[in-house]
Amino acid sequence: MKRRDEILAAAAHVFAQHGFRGSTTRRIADTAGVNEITLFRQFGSKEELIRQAMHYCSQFVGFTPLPDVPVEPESELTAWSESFIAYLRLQSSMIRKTMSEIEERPEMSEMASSVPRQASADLCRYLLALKREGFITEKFDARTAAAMLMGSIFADAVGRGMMPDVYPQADKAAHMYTQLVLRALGVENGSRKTSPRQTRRTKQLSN
Amino acid sequence: MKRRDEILAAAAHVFAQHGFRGSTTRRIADTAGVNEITLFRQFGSKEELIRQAMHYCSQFVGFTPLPDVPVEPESELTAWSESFIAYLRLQSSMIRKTMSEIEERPEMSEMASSVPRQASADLCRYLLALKREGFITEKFDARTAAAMLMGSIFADAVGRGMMPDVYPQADKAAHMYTQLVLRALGVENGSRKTSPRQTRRTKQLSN
DNA sequence: CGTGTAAGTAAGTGACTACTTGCATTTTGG
DNA sequence: CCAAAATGCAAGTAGTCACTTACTTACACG
Repeated sequence: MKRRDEILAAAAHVFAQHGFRGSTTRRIADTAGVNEITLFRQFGSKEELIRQAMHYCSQFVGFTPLPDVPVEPESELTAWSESFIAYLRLQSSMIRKTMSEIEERPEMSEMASSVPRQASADLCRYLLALKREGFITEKFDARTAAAMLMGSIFADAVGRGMMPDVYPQADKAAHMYTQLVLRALGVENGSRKTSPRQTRRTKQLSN
Repeated sequence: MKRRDEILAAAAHVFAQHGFRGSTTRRIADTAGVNEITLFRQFGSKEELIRQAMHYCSQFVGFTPLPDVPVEPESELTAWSESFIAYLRLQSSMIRKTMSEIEERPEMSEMASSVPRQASADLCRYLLALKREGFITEKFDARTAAAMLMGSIFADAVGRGMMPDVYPQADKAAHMYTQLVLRALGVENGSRKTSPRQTRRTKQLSN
C-alpha cells in the first residue's frame, strides 16, 4: 500500500533522472529506502516495476478544461496552455527519457503518448468550436493549428533547460504562444465575426 | 583516416539507436567491422569516442540560407523551414538520445544545442528584416515568433514517429507551420504595408 | 630488406548488473 | 496474542561492462 507507492514514486524519480538502463535496482531501492530484494518480491522484475511506476505517475495528470462552448477564447485557451506547459515542465525529465527509448521500449512510449494525444483531441475540438461559434471566419486546419500551439509549448518545456536564451520569458511564454496562434486564426479580442451556427447542443439548450 | 571515419559513423549510428549506456564498445566495434581493441587504441575511452562521433556528425549540417533582404517571405521562409525539418527528421533519433542525457552528460548536450541556437538567431534576424522591409506593421516579439516556428517543427520531427495522427501531412507540414506564423505576423502574399526603412546596408547599395 | 605503424587475437581484470536462495526479523490483522 | 504476511540481511550466481596486457600479423615506406 503505502510502501508500494513510495517505491513507485522512487522508481519514477530515478527513471526520470537516469533512464531505463541507468535505473539500477540498487539505486531505486536506495532512493526508496528499502531493501533491493523488496523490489523483486513486490514487482517481479525491474521492467515490471518501471512499467507500473509510469502508470502510477499518469494518475496525477489534469489540465484546466476547455469549455465546449467558447466565450472568451484568449483567456480560456491561455488557461489551458498554462496548465499544459506547467505539466510538461514538471515532467520534462521523464518525457525526455521516455522519448529517447521509443526504439527499445515502444510499449512504454505508447503509454506516455496518451496524454498529449488526448490534449490534442481536446484542443482540436475547441478550435472547431471557435469556428462554429463565429470567432473564426478564415479557412484553417484545426490539426495544424493544434500541432503548432502544442508543439511550441512542448519545445519550450523540453528545450528551455538546454538553451534558455532562445525562448521568451518563462512565465509569459504560454500566453504569448496562445496569442500568436489566435492571431494566426484571425481571432481578436473575443469579438465574433458571424453569429454562432445552430448545433444539436445549442438547439437543445434553447428549447 | 578512412578507418577512423568509419568508426565514428558507426559510433554515431549506434548511439542514435541505443543512447550512451546502450552503446557498448562491443556493439560499436561490430557495427564498424573492427576489433573492439581498436576503439580504445584510437580514442582512449568510450566517452571520448562518442564525443568525437558527435562532433563528426556536426560537420554535415547545412540549411537553406535566409536572405539578408527578404523579397518573397513565404517562399523564402518555407524553404528554410523545409531544410530545417528535413535535418531534424534525419537526426531525430540522435536528438532524442542527446536530449535525454542532459542531466548525466551536459557537455554533449551543449554541443548539440549549437545548431538550433544558430538557427534561432538566423530566424530572428530574418523576422526583424521582414519588419524593416515593411512586410510587417504589427507589433511582435521576434524571439517568440521564432520559438513558435522552430518549436512546431521540432515537435513535429521528434513526435511524429510516436503519434503520427496529431500532425498534419508530413510533406506539407513545414509549409503549413510557416504559413500560420506569417499569418500571425500579418504577412500576406508578399505585399508590403510600408516602404522599406533605410538601413546602413540599403544606403550603401543606393549610393 | 628492415622498420615503424596500425590492426588483429587471446585472455583476463575488477566492477557492476538483475535476480535468487535461505533464514531471521518486523509488522499487521483477526 | 498469535499466525501470516511483509521486510531485512548475507551470500551468491551468471552475465555484461569498459578496459588492459602480451603477443602476432599486415602493410607502407625508404
